[in-house]
Amino acid sequence: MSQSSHASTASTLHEVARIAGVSPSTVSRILNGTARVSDDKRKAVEAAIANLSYKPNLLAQGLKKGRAMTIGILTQDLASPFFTEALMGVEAALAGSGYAPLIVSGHWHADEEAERVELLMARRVDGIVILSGSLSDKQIGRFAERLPIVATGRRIDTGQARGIALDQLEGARLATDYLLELGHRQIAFIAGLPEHDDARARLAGYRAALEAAGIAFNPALVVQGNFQESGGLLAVNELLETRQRFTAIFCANDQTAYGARLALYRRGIRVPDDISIIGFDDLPNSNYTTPPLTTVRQPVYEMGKQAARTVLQLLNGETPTLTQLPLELIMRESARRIL
Amino acid sequence: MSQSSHASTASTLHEVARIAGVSPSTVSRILNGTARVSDDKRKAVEAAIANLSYKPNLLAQGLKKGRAMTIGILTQDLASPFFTEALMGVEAALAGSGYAPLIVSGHWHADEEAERVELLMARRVDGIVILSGSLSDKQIGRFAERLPIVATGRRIDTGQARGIALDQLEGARLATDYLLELGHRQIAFIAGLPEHDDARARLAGYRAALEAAGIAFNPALVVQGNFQESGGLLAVNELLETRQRFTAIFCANDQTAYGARLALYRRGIRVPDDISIIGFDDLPNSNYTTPPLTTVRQPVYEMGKQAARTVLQLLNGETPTLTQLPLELIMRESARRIL
DNA sequence: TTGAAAGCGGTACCAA
DNA sequence: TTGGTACCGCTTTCAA
Repeated sequence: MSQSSHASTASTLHEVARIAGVSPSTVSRILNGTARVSDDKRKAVEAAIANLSYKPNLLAQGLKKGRAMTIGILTQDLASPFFTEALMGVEAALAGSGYAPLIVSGHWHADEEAERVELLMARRVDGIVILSGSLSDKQIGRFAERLPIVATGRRIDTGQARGIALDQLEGARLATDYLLELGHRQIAFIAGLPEHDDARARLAGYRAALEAAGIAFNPALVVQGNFQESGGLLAVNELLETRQRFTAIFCANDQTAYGARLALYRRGIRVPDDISIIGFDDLPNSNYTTPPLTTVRQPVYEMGKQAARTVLQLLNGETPTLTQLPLELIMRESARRIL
Repeated sequence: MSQSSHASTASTLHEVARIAGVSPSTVSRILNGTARVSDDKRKAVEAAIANLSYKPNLLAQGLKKGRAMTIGILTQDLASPFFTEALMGVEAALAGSGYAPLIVSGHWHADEEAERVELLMARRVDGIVILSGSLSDKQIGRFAERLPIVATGRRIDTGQARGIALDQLEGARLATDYLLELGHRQIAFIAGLPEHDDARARLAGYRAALEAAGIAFNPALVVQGNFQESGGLLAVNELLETRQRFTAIFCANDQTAYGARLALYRRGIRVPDDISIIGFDDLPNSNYTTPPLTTVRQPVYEMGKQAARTVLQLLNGETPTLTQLPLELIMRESARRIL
């Protein structure tokens, strides 16, 4: 018995060649359809391939061709449904392209993100999709000197770098306008993390809508959240303690809304009868909260898909066709007309 | 101007050697700490590395060493919080090990799963973690002839294959016993997909607990779900239409429970005042449903972590230390004592 | 149509 | 301590 059990080593193109009685080049030609090969040799090679159940070593192929057939994906948090949905879009766009996604997470930390991108480049990915994060446009630009990069949540369009940004401000305006339309005048806002571009844009949208409606912005009505359920919960408690009057809450994202909703439930405050809630994102779960959450849908899946497709286009030397993806108000049951 | 903008090609170890005025081998030694190198040469090399911002080509390294430093992960559905949590565990276990995860999805389709595993092997991953799925133990065994594989949701322990199974039946018993303890006697069950081992085990646990309590199993009280919210919603409607009496619903998983909860909400049936609900999984969201969901916690994160750790151990020739992970009842607010 | 051989970017053995 | 060199598995000229 051997000292340790080792994996049976995979067969190589050379073995196939040897068994089929041809040269490696011939096998390669057959595999890639690079040139005409006589029928009998082809048969022999195919037989050898089948019986060794030979599979080309993609590593070797990648090394030789200088293309690893891999797209690096930098995400922030695997657990977040937001990123997950984007990932699904990426997966869909890559399906059948021959490219496989290599997913790494940066955990919202610029240093870690940069490190992860370096890792992706060390693995010689052919292109990179960056899903949000804290990297500066400058850093992305530098990375993009080496390979095509598409980043979401930014507006860049230099060399091999492209950005796909959704109009966050407009989305927040949509939500606020809707509440206004329902007759709400005192609308609280639970903000996202201020170091976050999107969070600031949403706050700005909220303010813009208020202003357009001629309603004075009341700073006491906006309280800090963290884009998580916990933040929403705490924020509502805080809001309630200040004894500010309000009839609706606009949450910077759906997760925040879930937390807010629970805080209200705990105090026996009914949604939407006593207070309306509106979210932002339209996570899959928002269909199944009680009540189902009225929210602003971000086309995250489509965004992921477009990002990946764009990287592929850049890789093929095509001119990418970026179309602006619209946000959309999803009216469900957590917001209602004020009486 | 050139015809198309190309990525600046990355620097190689040879260039570093040339610039530093040493041989490639010396550079390699310094990089890997394989042997002592004189201080001045080291300085020169380090300078060259810094100024070229040289990063080793992991593809080439992998090819040469026969180890790609990659662990393949076969998941089923990126969108499912269940798999996502397992993935987080895997990510945690791999962090700092030098191995990167290569994630592919099989979408619950045996053929696609097999194909994905082939892809992973073609990319010469060093080991594979299979998160549930429809592959047969036999197929996994065959794959495991080539490399170490750890699969969740199965009991296997042959050669380089290991299984990590959670005791689903016991978990279901926990849930049912708890409901019984609260005084419930008519307990409905919304089942998962019958082709799913876990689903069958949970049903069995429900029946076993009933039987142990001397309560006759009532087939009219178990209705088919699909492990999704939609199934839970439909199932409750169905249940209600049959006019069977029941005071509690045990859902085969949390997602089912979310759907069930919404169906109840729609009919104005209160949870837990009128009907108790208990789930299975303890997804992150279950903390924030209204009311927060009483459920059975599956240590999915730990499972993913253990799976990845085990692959690493197998890879290092160590003897893996598999410990049985316990399921646990999480009492929150969706189930209460019957009056 | 086919094979020989160089080379992708590293590693590691051997000799100096 | 250092350099030369064969080789990992595959692709791609170049000649035959």
